[in-house]
Order: sequence, then structure tokens, then C-alpha cells
Amino acid sequence: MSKQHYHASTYRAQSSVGYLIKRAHSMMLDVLEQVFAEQGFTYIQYVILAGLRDGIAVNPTDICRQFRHDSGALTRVIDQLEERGLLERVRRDRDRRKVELQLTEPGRAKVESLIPLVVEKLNLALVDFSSEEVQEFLRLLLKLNARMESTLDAKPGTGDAKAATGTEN
Amino acid sequence: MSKQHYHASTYRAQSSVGYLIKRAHSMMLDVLEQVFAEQGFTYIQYVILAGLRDGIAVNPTDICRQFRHDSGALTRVIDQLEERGLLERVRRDRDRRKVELQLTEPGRAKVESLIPLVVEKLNLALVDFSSEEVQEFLRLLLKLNARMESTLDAKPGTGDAKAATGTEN
DNA sequence: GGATAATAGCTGCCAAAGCAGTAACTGTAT
DNA sequence: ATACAGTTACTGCTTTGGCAGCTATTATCC
Repeated sequence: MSKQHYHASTYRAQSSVGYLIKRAHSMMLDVLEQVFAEQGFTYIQYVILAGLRDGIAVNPTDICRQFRHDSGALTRVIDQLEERGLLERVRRDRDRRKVELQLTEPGRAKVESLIPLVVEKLNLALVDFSSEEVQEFLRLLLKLNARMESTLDAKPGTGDAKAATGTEN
Repeated sequence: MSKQHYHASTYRAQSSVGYLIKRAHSMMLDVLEQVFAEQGFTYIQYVILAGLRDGIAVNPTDICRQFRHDSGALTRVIDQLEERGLLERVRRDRDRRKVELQLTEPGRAKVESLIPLVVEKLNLALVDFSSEEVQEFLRLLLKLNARMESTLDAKPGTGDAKAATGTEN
């Protein structure tokens, strides 16, 4: 049986990892959205560009899954970025349904110019942390995410466990 | 001097606390929204009710700040919850601008019935964690949040140090 | 090989979040 | 007392996200 870290009878949001993560996420957004706004970007626009830069997600579908964004809404954001000449849609011959997004040179340059601003804010948030604490923090976050990823993959539908065989490109 | 945990030249999203927290938050949402939907609630509705239950935020303004929700949008969510008889708006005499939100008995009962479902999902996500790891995780999250909270409070405005006093009059 | 299902991306519609402006109330300074 | 600025909650308008449906392409099954 799984460890019972929380119990319904004693649960309080203040010490819930869910609440604390939500709050951390909220405040990160507060800080970064302001930074991006000054550079003429929205948060989701940066997320897409940075995701491309670091190879996290190159197809619209990947981006939807990785960043939990709606497919329809994403199409329109990609339209904006393409109109601004920051990325291009490329059709691959091996699977002509898929669109591969590629940073243009201006696009890459723009992302690179945003990175130091993000790094600055991250370091500011972690100013009280030792190197060991940051490493441990990353390890625990990765562990949590790996677990949730596998449980979400296991039951993509409304509860029935369907076999999720590897279907990568 | 602040520690430089990240450097622009080597930064990759994959090992960024920002990205990992965003991802953790996303997946938590995936899991919990489904749970709440089955009970006839949205995520934000639960958040408000749970915030009231645990005394995190009792005024609309508090809720906006705590959960980073828009003031106008919040008014309408509170309307829904009030119409369903789950909470009440109470005007206090000491400051008649403020509205104090109070759970009704049905409201309290409903939140309490949701708690075990949340606890179950949290425990599932933390199934690989030892008690020590959970404690350390909570400590680090609290530390991060405390820091970000203070920096956000310090500069509530746009961050520009100089006011535009030069050109006028 | 042809019918069927599954996947990827896009479009239209609707609900919700974000933004700006307003009214009621409070605190402060003159 | 009065004027002024700051808070708090709310209301209209705009933008965005979420959902369902659609087309094109690929995979699967007989």
C-alpha cells in the first residue's frame, strides 16, 4: 500500500504540496509576466519559444501536452509568432499531418535575449538557497513530476486503464 | 552577493525550477480538475471553498492575491457559490467596504467531502516519497514562497525606479 | 487493397479570465 | 469640516482559453 502522507482528518491547505506548488507557480507568473510584457511578449509565447530552444516540444501537440495548453488556442498563438517572423511551420514528408516548428534566426536571438532576464529572476527567488538545497529541490520536483506523468499516461481517459504503447514519431 | 545558481550561458528549461514547478502545477490541475468535475465543481470553486475552510483568505481581495485570480472574475464565481447556498457575503460594520465570506453549513459539508478525494490524489503523487522527503519538499517550497512573497510585496508597482517627472510642467 | 479507426492540426462558438472604469467607503491632511 | 487619495467590490467590454466539430493524413484490420 502507498504511504499516507496526508490524512483527511488533519489536512490543511497550508501544508499541502498542491497548495504550495500552486502558490509558487502563481508568484513565478507574477514576476515573469511582467518581465515578458516589458519585452513585448506574453508568458505563453515565451514558453513556446523556450520549449523550442531547448527541444522540449517541437510539435503543437507536444506543446499542448507539455504545457497543458488548448490545441485551438495554441494554433492562434503560433499564428502570432509566425506572423512576427520568430518561428516557421515546416511540414515533414514522413508524416504530413505533423507540423514541425522551427525557430528562425530572429526568433532564436529573441529567446536568447530573454533567457538572462529569466535567470536573473530565478536566482533572485533562490537567493536563500544553498547549492545543495537547489539540487535537492530539483530532485524532488523531478521525482514528483515523473510519478504524476506516469499516472496520467496510464489513464488518459476517464478512469479505464488503457494500454499506452510508445507512439512517438 | 546573491548566489548564482543559474547562468544564462548554460540555462536549460529542463532543469529550471520555474519549468518544473509549472509542470507540476499543470499535472496537479489535470488530476484535480477531473476529480472536482465529477463532483460538480470547478477548480477555482474548490480553491475558494478550501481557502475559506482553512482561513487562508476570507475577503475577495485576499483570494485574488493568494490565488492570483482576477477581481472581476472572482465576483462572478462567488456569485455562483452564493446562489448554490455554499457561502454567504457578510458586511462587517467596522469597514463597510469589505465583504467577509462565510461558509454555510452545506458549504462546509461539501468542502469536507472533497478533502478526502484531494488527499487521495496527493498521496498517490507522493507515493515514492519517504516522510523525510515530503518534509524537506515542504520546507523548500515554503522557503521559496516566503522569498517570492517578500520581493513581490516590496515592489508592487511596475518596478521602474524613476518616475516620469522630467517632462511635465 | 479497401473500409475503418486513430492522429494532427485548424476553425467556430461559448464560457471564463483579464482589463479598465465606477461607486461606496475609509483614512489623512489642511 | 472639506478635499483628496487609497481601498474594496462590482460591472461592462475585450481577449483568451476550452470544447466540439472538421479536414487531411496515417495506421490498422480484414
